[in-house]
Amino acid sequence: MSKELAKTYDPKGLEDRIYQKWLDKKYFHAEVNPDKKPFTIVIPPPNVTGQLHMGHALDETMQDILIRFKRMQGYETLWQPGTDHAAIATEVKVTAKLKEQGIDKDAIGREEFLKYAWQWKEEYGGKITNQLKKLGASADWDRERFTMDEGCSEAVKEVFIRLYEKGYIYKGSRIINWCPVCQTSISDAEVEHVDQDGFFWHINYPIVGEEGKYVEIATTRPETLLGDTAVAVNPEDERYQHLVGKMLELPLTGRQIPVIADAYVDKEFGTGCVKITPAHDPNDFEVGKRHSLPEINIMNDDATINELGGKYAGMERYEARKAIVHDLEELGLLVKVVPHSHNVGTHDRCKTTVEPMVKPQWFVKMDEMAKPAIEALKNGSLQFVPERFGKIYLHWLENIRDWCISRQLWWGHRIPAYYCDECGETVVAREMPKVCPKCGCTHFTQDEDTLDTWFSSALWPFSTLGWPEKTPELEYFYPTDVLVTGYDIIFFWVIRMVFSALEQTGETPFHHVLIHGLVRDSQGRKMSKSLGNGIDPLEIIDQYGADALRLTLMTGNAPGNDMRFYMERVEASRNFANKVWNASRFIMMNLERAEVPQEMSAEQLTGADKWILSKVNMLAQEVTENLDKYELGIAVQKVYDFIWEEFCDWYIEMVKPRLYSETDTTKSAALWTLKTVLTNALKLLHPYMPFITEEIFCTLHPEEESIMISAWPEYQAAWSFEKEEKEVEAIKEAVRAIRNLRTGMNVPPSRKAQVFVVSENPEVREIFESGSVFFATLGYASSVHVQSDKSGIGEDAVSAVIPDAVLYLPFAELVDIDKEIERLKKEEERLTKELARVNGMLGNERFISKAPQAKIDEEKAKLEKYTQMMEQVKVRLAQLA
RNA sequence: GGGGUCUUAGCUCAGCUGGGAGAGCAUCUGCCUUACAAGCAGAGGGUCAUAGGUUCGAGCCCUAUAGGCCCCACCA
Repeated sequence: MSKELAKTYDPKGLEDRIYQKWLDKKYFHAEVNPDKKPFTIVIPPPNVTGQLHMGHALDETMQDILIRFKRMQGYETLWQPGTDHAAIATEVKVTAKLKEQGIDKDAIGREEFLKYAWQWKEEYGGKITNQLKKLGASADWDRERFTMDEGCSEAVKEVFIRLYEKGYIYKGSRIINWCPVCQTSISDAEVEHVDQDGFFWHINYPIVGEEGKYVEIATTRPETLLGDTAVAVNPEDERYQHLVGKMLELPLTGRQIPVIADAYVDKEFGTGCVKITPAHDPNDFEVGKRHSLPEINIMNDDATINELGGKYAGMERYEARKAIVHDLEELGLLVKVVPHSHNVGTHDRCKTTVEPMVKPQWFVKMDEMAKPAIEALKNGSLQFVPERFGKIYLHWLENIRDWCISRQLWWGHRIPAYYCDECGETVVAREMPKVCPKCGCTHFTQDEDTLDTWFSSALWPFSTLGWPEKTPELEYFYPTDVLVTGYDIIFFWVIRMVFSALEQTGETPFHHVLIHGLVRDSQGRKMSKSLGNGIDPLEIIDQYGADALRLTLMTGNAPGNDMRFYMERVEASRNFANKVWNASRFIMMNLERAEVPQEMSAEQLTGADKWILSKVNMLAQEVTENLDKYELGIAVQKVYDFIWEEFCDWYIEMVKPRLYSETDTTKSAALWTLKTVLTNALKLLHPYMPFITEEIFCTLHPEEESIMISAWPEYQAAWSFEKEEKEVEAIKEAVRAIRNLRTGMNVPPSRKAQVFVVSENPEVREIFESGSVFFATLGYASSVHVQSDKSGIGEDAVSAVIPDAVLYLPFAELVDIDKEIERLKKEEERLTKELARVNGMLGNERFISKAPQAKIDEEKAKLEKYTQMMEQVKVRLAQLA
């Protein structure tokens, strides 16, 4: 042993030192290696200037676990890291920062602004990756990418041009979601619908030429009246047939608008007459197109009324609403106001109510590209874990609308479209064209807009590997294996990656999508800046260590479900780390005092040794299976239980007498088993708790370089010992019975007692004889007597019936016969119930004929066991009566 | 309006292909037993939301109901 472990587990200092070692040794680095199978995960790129939050911590921990598991299994594992430029988020931040310095974004202009933005990125860009390192992330930092680096930008241009040439990208003047605060268009996915209490304003529109006659419309947005270009009724609506084709006087504007018939109108809803504002409502826009109505945009980009709004020009939209309602009332045209709750579209980032507007924007045509993405899920080349998220994916794709990709922002990939200064011809190209193909002019202006952030992150799985070049990396690592992300960005990102990859590479970008939920606070609320209820993962790491944080995030929650985070759970994780630490310390202390052979044959091992080997062997098999199925929580729970209960509470305690003995010939077998089982358990735990396992492993095995490149434990037939397993379980049961008897009588551990084991079965006696040593330490026995009858046991002994045997503990002055009888009666009652259940099953001929044979045999064995125990209980009761 | 999901011990949640209800925390009782009091040994605590159904057998599958949460959706 090279060095001793500290007395208490202290993650501080240890974790940074170990991480640095891993970096120095380049364990995270992946290379194209034809001798190995690749395993690839791309990180969901966090905002380059962002801060690590609990959601990241969960997401990255899951990825790191899978990567470490596969790396130990011998795969060439690439965890591709990188960051996203986060267009709006960063632009907003930089703008705010400039404002603090008294600098106005629009005054300094695009070029200057971008200089500041890049400066900001350089300043804060490394922060989040350093935070990921604190977590223990084994990502290949040599390959770190950024969505706006040269390669990713090339990929963006390439895809834009390809899609444009194919007709899948087009520019058009259509109704889009406009954020008046961010001053940019946003996609449908970025609109969040929130329920709001509002009103239905019923307004009379006078019919032209029919004095005193009106059409009553109902609207939730009276201010858009200024942009009305028609009123629509349902063509089937008999009430209004006579109105169709007539003209109405649009109040407050002096304009006249027609009454039209369109099936979009619901006869049952409102008054059955709908004002049509094509420039400010998506539905009205469609109606307007069908009826060739004019589109009157009445708003400026900041949602104030523009010059087309007459006297309302300059008013903010809600101010205008008030004024208009007031004026209508004055005119006697306001019929009534009815409270009405409705869904209002808001910008998910800034919560501003979105203003639908008609503007020239760039769109991705979705209908054709959605098809292969739908097919990929249906044919199984893409699978969600848990499966249910596949339905959400499908539903979105089946109802997808064209994707508005242009943003009126500066921070991002500028759209590679150029307009001829002379004739206005559009040229989409990698660089500014020299000559206009139409008019021969040589002056062009590039489109001012940038692309939606998600346009570039949609290419992430292949752009990071060098696409469109046919790089060896792309060839080898792509498609990736699994994508790990939260359900909240399936629409934004996962779907767009899938159709982009299918279109550009012909393959799904990953085979599995592992979905997790949100990390909430202890009261179940979303962690948010505004609530101030966020828990900083770095503070947790600082206080409890990254291993404890990782374990906390991985336990007690099911895939796809939200989880609550609270400190008691972190403490429990830390306690487990401490447990592992101390058990290891104990083992190493003992290893130091003796020689441990490299190899150990089965003949040299005791039953207990074989039992724990068998257990750890099964554990390796199960954990591997669970991990293969992405059941990360189940897997770690098993490792936790094994280490704490089976290994620490039972095996280590069982083995102590052998370790403390100077003469025991099986001592080295015990040491070998301790070392072997600990090593395997550490390996199984390593993906979850990389630091502590590395520290212990390297101390335990000075000859080894690192646990993270050691071989994953696989199931081996040589470590399967069924007979010994059963024997040790019998001994455990006896020990538990002894402890129960003692506790029931309030006997302190300091007071030892004789233990008698009575069984008529010689084989059973042999088991307990060989296990009698355990009764001394685990059952506080002063001496153990295994015999075939009750000779030598007085009537002043308490007893417990276990399968195939009866235990007696003589406690002369303590024994209370009534209590003893009570205990036995309770046991009799329990056994009666069990027997009734078993007999019920076995007596049911349909059970016998339909249940699997193994199940039947199992129940038969139980019947035998309980019958036997029942007999003993009755005998004992008879003795006492 | 459509879809999803949850309802299991006082609290927070597991429960992997249906085969005797689990964990952590909390509570109670003993223990400073030389790896660990961040610990050890024990105990109490659940008609698995309700009602039906399928099955030899249901916490798990199906249907309905109630309540909670979430997502999607152009009823102005």
